[in-house]
Amino acid sequence: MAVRAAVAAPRGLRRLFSSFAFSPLPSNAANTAPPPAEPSTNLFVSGLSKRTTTEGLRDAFAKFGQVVNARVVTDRVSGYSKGFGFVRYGTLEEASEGIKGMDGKFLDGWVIFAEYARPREPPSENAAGGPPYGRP
DNA sequence: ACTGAGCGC
Repeated sequence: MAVRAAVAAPRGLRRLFSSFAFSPLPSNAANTAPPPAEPSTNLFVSGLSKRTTTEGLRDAFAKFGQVVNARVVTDRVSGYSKGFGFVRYGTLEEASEGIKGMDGKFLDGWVIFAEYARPREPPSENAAGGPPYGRP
């Protein structure tokens, strides 16, 4: 249950463990991979249930702000949910409230984790709207 | 088959 969710917890729980003031590395450990991303209107939500859909995700986050766009990532071939998704608010304030309101909360029986999403992979000139069919 | 770390077509 909660133990299983704690195992599935990504970097979101690292700030919780920071209460122990553990210092396994010198003070230069903040140069390799910063846990949180830059504040943006895009939210990365992990720990979702397999049964959680885009509507459920939007409805859950709509309580803390107007959700402009929401999407549960599903596998392209199988069509099943991958267990995480993205939520985009209109403003940074709503995004902050969405994180503080939904991070560590329950959704469909699973503890979810909300944080700022990283910028997606840059678009390619080839991928102009579809798969590269007939590319030499 | 969907099993549980993670970043979207």
